[in-house]
Amino acid sequence: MAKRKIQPDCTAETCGVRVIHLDRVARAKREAIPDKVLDRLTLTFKIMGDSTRLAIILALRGGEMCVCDIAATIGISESAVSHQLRRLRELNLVRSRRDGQVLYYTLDDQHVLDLVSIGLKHINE
Amino acid sequence: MAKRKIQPDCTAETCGVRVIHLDRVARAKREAIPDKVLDRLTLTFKIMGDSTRLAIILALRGGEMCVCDIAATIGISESAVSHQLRRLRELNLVRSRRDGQVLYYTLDDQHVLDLVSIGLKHINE
DNA sequence: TTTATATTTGAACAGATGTTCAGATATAGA
DNA sequence: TCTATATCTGAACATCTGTTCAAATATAAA
Repeated sequence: MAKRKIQPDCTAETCGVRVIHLDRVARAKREAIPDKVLDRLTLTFKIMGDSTRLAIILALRGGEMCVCDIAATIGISESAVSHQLRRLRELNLVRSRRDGQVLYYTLDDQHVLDLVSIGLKHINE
Repeated sequence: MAKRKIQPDCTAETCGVRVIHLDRVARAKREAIPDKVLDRLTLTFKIMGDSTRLAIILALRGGEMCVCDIAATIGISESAVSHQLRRLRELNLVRSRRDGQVLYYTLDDQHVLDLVSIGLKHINE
């Protein structure tokens, strides 16, 4: 992440970058979002952009499930599920609650469902 | 993609998969989306989950731009932009129109903007 | 305390991914 | 046709990523 190398004092005028529409470039730069926000947004989509993690998210649409249930549902090891759940948790895509030895995972908020349903709409065109 | 190895005739009953809530697993499997759809949805998020490509998408929020403008805006080579634009095009996230030698790229539809804005809402919590 | 269950963790390996570089197209104009 | 511009493409390389496996926690029950 934060891969792009931006040289703040290197504008189209000062160094040899080719530009056709200076105005559009200037506006796009002006309207750009902070790097930290871009990184976080990138990470959110990246974490959703893996078939195992997305399958976990989809499985949780119907309500909370424990690790071994999720593993059985999507057909991978519990260890692999646990590893991916951690990443989903880090991005606030899921959250967990403990009941005895069992940890129940749920989608963290409505936005996660929204992202999925808009994504589904987009590919149905 | 399509990484998960599913054995259709291997249910919790027939092979030794540990399951705590059989009913939840059964329901999740019943409500699962087709593999092809999951793969496409995964790919859509994966393509958006890269800082260069997401920066391109964000730059195009203000309207169409040509390759060199995009390159100048986000500060990477035109070749790299071109490579990433192709992937964005393959997923129908952007589309292009030619005017002479110049190719203008735009966001393909409203869903792309929606995904971005919901993603931004999600991280602002 | 000992045993069993549910989940997590770290290391390691194979496979995937983005950028760079050089060269190839495609269009416009002379 | 020849030259210039704008963009694309393929190969190569270094980096990143997900799974597996073995071992470590955490909780409950005996």
